[in-house]
Amino acid sequence: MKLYGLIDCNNFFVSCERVFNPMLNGRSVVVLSNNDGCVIARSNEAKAMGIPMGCPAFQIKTHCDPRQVVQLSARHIMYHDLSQRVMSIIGAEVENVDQYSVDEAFFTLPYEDIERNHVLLASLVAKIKQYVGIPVSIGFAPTRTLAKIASHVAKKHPRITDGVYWLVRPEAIDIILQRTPIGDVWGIGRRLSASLTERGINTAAQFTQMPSALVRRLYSVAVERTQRELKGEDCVSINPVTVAHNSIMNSRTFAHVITKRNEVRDAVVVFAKMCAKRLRDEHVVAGSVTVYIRGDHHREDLPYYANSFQIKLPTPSSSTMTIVQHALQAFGNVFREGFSYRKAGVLLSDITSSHGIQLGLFDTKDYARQQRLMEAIDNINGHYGSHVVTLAPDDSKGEWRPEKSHFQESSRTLRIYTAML
DNA sequence: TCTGGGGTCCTAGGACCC
DNA sequence: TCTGGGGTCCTAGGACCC
Repeated sequence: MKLYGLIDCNNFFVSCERVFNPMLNGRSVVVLSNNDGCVIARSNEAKAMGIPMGCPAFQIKTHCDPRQVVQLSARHIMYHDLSQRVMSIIGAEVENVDQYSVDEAFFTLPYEDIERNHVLLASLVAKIKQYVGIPVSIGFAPTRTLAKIASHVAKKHPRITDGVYWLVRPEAIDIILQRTPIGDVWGIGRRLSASLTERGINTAAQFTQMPSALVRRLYSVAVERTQRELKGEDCVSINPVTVAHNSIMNSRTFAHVITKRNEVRDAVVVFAKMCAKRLRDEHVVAGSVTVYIRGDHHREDLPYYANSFQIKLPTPSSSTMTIVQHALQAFGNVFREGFSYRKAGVLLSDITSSHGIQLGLFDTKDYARQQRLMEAIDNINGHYGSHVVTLAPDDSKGEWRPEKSHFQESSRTLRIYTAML
């Protein structure tokens, strides 16, 4: 029988912070999103205090005494780096590793024998803890959806399981599915969970009893696949991050609402430039550029407006000039004077490999010139820092720039540390 | 006062074709 | 007056994930 494993880093962003600051061990710690807006990672202590995932930072005080909680601004570059170290250790030990997110990867099990797999994976958990300092949980089962559930069990009972739990025997699967709330199943989100609960389906086990034709008619083929996976049929595939993206996006919520056209436009230019750089880094080109802007839907005192506009490029491109030029054109189509804006973004889609692009009849010369220019700029910036040569305005002090006050050197965090000592 | 960012997949419906 | 059926492609929007 083919078996899938899922490895999941525990409380990943918090664990990363603890690698560099052991004083955080044992403390209630949360990591905050951009603008210090909401909670995107919690230590076990923070979970125990009742702080929910996605909790807006200013509401932490409604769940507990905020002075007991260390709040940190996210440092995604550092998390990405630790993620790569974890993944490289996994890659050396098991096969067919598909990284699913920054802190998760699926893989296939090397042995027929379940005990042998268990021993291997328990040593993998210990090795990652020793070499990188990140605690992980691993589940394995005949399908990815069941492996996810198994990893939750491992995470919940680290002492009993050594961080590894397997769901292979039908009796064990039955028991665990009876104890798994329907909303904890991978692929069943808030909406579906509410709808199923209304029908009296509260657990994963009850969900597997529903007629599959009904599941398909009420919901979709995707939900029916989830049901089949719970019954042990391997049918969900994933798009590992190692294969090319279908889209590349860059967007930010602004620190506060902005009304000036130029300020919103400058943000769009910066997003477009970052997107174009990623295209070149990944050796792909985009076929269309979408720009979207929107107001602040929490502000009832302001008229709300949101819109997006997509432009197809005459020839797929990764040139900063081309991407920015079309992003500005799209921006001109969505921006309306007299509204306040809180977020903007640039989305590149129709992504294809940059080899063998179908050029338009008159594009060839221009395209080759732009290609050489972009290579030169990327090389210079690669050597001397990313902002030595830039195209188009690069207002690094823009009004829209996110605020991050919970960096470790910030006064507020220092106060928290002082309180800890 | 203060609510993230970056993705994927699926479906419904319209345009268009023969 | 009478006005099919089946197929493809595209897009917008909604659901999900971490």
